[in-house]
Amino acid sequence: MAGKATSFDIAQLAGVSQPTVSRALRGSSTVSEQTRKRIEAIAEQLNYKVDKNASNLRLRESKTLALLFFEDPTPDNSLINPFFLSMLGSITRTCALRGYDLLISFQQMSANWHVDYEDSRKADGIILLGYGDYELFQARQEQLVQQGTHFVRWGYVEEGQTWPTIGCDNFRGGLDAGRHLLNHGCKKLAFLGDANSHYPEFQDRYRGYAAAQEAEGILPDLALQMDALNSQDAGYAATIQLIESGRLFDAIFAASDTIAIGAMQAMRERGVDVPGDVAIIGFDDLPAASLTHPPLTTIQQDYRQAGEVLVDSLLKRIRNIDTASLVLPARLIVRSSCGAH
Amino acid sequence: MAGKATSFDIAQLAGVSQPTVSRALRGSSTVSEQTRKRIEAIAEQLNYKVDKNASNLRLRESKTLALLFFEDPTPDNSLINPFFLSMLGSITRTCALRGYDLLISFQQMSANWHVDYEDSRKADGIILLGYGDYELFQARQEQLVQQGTHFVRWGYVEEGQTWPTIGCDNFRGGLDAGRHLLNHGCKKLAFLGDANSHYPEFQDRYRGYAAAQEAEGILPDLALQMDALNSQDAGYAATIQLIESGRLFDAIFAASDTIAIGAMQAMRERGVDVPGDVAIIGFDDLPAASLTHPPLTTIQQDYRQAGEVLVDSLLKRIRNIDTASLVLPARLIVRSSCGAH
DNA sequence: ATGCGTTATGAATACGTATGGATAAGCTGG
DNA sequence: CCAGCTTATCCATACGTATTCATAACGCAT
Repeated sequence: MAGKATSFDIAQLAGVSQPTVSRALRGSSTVSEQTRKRIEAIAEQLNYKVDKNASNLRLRESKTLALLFFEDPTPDNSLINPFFLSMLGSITRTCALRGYDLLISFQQMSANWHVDYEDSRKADGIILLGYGDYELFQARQEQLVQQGTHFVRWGYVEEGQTWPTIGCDNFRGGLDAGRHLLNHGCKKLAFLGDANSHYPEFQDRYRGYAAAQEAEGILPDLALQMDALNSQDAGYAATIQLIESGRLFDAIFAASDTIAIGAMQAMRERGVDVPGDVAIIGFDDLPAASLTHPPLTTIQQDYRQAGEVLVDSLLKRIRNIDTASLVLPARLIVRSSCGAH
Repeated sequence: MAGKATSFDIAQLAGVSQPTVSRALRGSSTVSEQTRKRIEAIAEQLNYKVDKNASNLRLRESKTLALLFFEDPTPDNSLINPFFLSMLGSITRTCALRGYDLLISFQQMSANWHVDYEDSRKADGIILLGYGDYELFQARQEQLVQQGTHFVRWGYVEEGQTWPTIGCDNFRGGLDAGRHLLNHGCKKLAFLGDANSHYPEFQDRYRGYAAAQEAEGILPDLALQMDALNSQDAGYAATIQLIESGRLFDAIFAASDTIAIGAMQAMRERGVDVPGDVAIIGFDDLPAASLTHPPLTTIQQDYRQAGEVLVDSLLKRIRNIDTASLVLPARLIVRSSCGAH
């Protein structure tokens, strides 16, 4: 046999027509049990697999989802945000369970943004996963909405958004982190992470952190808020700067575990004891969080559930069932970097 | 316009036939410059994208590669081996550079193994990434070879393999680890990780470790070789067992960083000082390796290069250029868990 | 004017599957 | 013995693109 077997080959061998083969293999009830068995046996024997291209062309769906990572360009292009990487496992798994394949692509935000997957019918819908230039991003999302593209995004949930987003309760997470530190006797809290618009998630975490202090009648010290992008290096640099500013502080709330890890590194180098001198809490609960020394107390985002919800929400939209944006709970995981036990 | 624009829609608007549109957009030189410009403008305006299903069907290629992770089932299904996860970034990036999409799938070895991607023409070739039941796996690979499927695997490279594999120099890595420990005065080396057939990579690492000792006239102590699957828990359990055996040892070579991390945890709990009492070296250089306390000395596998080589090797095979299996170098990364500095 | 080469385009068709609408075969009851 | 119904199958066609082959238009040399 030259090349792969087609439904015609099977039809010929089974002494039926091609449509009958198609119907038999798709489980149509109009094919007799006997014929079906015969066809299935031959298909098995020839190692026949339905040609997805032909099938998708005819059915006008691909049973495939596209996952788009995007981030600001980093010096090391092959690095993907570890939190998203953790989510990947749960997304692929959910896709598999739902009978969908997953196409993945890692785009730099600044590059030409090809969200061609659905337009070219390679995918039925798109999952967007990323931090980055919010302005540019927002514009692009509006365009997707207007084109009627099926997509769902992980990220910042905002009133009045016209696109569906799944995110975690960043405000609440920040609030819990702040409260926990205050409850353990910390007085001067610092915050590491952009509180400006670059990452709206970080903003919300900051607001929660500020609210916790205000509830205790403390005015958050603006000089103790240091900008840091989401990287270890940025966390390190911000902490060095904070220490060198001479400003006193006895606790840090880092907007992400990655930042927290950089901060701990800086403090170790400068002889600042954690949690003795300074308590620290991160955000995300990366796999790495339990490995730091001391193990990092953090706010957990449930990536397991997040992946499931993202996929299921997208599938609903593909079936034109409207789904609302959703905020998932964040959970405080107490380890020892905060001084509690 | 109902639905997406097709090449016919464009043809009509441009006053030409559909084939001309196809030719123009694919850059055929037989279309006049003027006509091409007109067609391109209209395509742009209608946000036209070539239907990949139709195009692939016609061209009989998908410009897509499939990445298959497989592992023995774990309690936590959503966890993917961190080393492979690191490689993912480099694979996606290389795919993008080469103009290919990437389809990923996470399969449990024990489940029915659907390597349907190429058979169903969803992908032009397959990258296999995984540890696991070697016997079952080998059988399956033979089948792939016989079917003429284009694939390449990351893993254990062996004489006489009929399939192409890219792997790292596990023996040499083990040798370097062993030597390094001996050079720093360690006398009684222990090995954590299956030395039997479950992971042939681990076997090779063990052989290197043994060879380093034999070169110094030391006979490796079999009682200091503890089986451990590739997980933190297994590393922890093996180390506890090793300590409780009462056998003396002053160094550990762990077959993977994951195992090493578990081992360090066990030693911390049992009051064994690292590297004071026991030096330890891991394998892989996971991102987590630099975060442990003390930072883990390890043998680095260059996942960056690995991803590139995997993709390029597969692309060659797709073009029917025969490529040999390849062994990439492993590199010792000295941190402080081994007692050096 | 005829023939020829060049250039730009169109007509026809194939890729492999899935489905609506015939159609043939088999059965039932009057 | 035939209308009427069910059951199993087939014919024709559509999905959207890419390519082979044919052809029309044009210039140019004979």
